[in-house]
Amino acid sequence: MSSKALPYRPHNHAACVQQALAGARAVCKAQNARLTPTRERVLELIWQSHKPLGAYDVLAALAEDGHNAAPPTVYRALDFLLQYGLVHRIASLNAFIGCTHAGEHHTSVFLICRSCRNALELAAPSVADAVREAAAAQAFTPEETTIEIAGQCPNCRHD
Amino acid sequence: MSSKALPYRPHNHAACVQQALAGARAVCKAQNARLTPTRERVLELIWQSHKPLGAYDVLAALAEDGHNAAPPTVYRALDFLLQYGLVHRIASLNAFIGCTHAGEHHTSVFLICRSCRNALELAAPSVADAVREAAAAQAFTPEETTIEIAGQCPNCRHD
DNA sequence: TGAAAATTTGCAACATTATAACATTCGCCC
DNA sequence: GGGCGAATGTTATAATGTTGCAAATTTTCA
Ligand SMILES: [Zn+2]
Ligand SMILES: [Zn+2]
Ligand SMILES: [Zn+2]
Ligand SMILES: [Zn+2]
Repeated sequence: MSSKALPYRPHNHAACVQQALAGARAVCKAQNARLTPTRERVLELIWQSHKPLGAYDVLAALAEDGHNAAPPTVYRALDFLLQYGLVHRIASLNAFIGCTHAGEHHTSVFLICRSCRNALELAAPSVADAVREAAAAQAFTPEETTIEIAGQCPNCRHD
Repeated sequence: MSSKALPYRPHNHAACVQQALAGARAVCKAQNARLTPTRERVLELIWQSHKPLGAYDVLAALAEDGHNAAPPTVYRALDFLLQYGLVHRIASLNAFIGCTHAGEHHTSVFLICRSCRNALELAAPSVADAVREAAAAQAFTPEETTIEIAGQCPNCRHD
C-alpha cells in the first residue's frame, strides 16, 4: 500500500497539495479548529498520495520525518481530519484520502482502481439523491453514507 | 456486537432462517459447491441475527456449540459464503450479514441503524443505476460496489 | 503577567480483525 | 481400499485500531 504511481491524470501535484493545505487552514480557521503541525503533516502526507493511505503507512512516513510517533498519534490526527471533513476514510480499504471538497457539504462516491489503486472522489449528486430516496422509502434517517466502487480505471482497463 | 433485539419488523425469524438455508442449499447444489456442516452452521448463525455479525462473534457462537474452531475456520467459511453470494460483508462494520437475494445478481444498499444495529438490505435499482452512470461518465469499469448508509431506523428515530 | 483549565501529545499496553504456513482429515472416484 | 483434491485443524503472526494515564502545550481569564 505504498508504491508510487501516476495520479489519475497528470498534473502538478505539489501545487495540488499546497492548495489543499491552504484550503484546510481556511476551514480550520473558520471553525476555530487547531490544525497543529502533526495534523497538518498527516494531511500533507495523505494528500501527497493519490492512493488511499493506511494509518500505518502514515505512521511509517512520519517515522521517515524523524517523528517517532505511536499509533494513537496518527489515529488522533486522522480523527481530527475526518471530523472537519478534510479527509475521508475508505472503509473497504481501511485507508484514508484527502477530501477534494473540504468545507462543502457533500455525499461522495469513490471510484477505486484495483490495479493502480488510485481513488477518485466524485460529488455525484444523482447518486446522493437516489440514496436519499431509497432511505426515505424505508423511513430511514441517513447520517453517514459510504459509497465505494472498486473496479478498473480507464488507464488500467487493458491489462 | 452480540446483544439481542427485535428485527426490523416482527416476523417468524426461525422460518426466515430455514428458508434462507434452503435457498443456500439450492444455490450450492446448482453450482456444485459443497455447503459443508461448518459452512452451513456459520450461515445459520449469521442469519439468526438481523445485526451484522463479526467473524469473532461467529467464532464465539461456534464455541458455544462445542465446536472448538480457530479464526481461519470462520474466515474460510465466510470466504466461501461470500464467493457464492450467500452473505455480504459490511465494510464499515467489519461484519457479515445474510444476503436476502442469494442467487440473484444484484447491487445492494444497506441501511444500518446506529442505535439498534439492525441492517436492512435493499435492492435499490435506482441507486445502482446512478452509480453505474457516474462510473461510466469517468470511463470507470465497476466490479464491486459497497453502499452502506448509517443512520437511524424508524424504530429508533425518537431517542 | 501568571496560575487554573482545557486541549493536545507521548507512551505503553492491549484489543480486534485477518492471514500465512503446514499438517491432517475427509469425500469422492476409481 | 488406495489415490487425489478439497476441506479443516493448528499454531503462529500480521495488520488495524483502542484505552488509559501522564506530560507538555495552549488558552483563558483574573
Ligand atoms: Zn469529500
Ligand atoms: Zn488504475
Ligand atoms: Zn444481497
Ligand atoms: Zn434502530
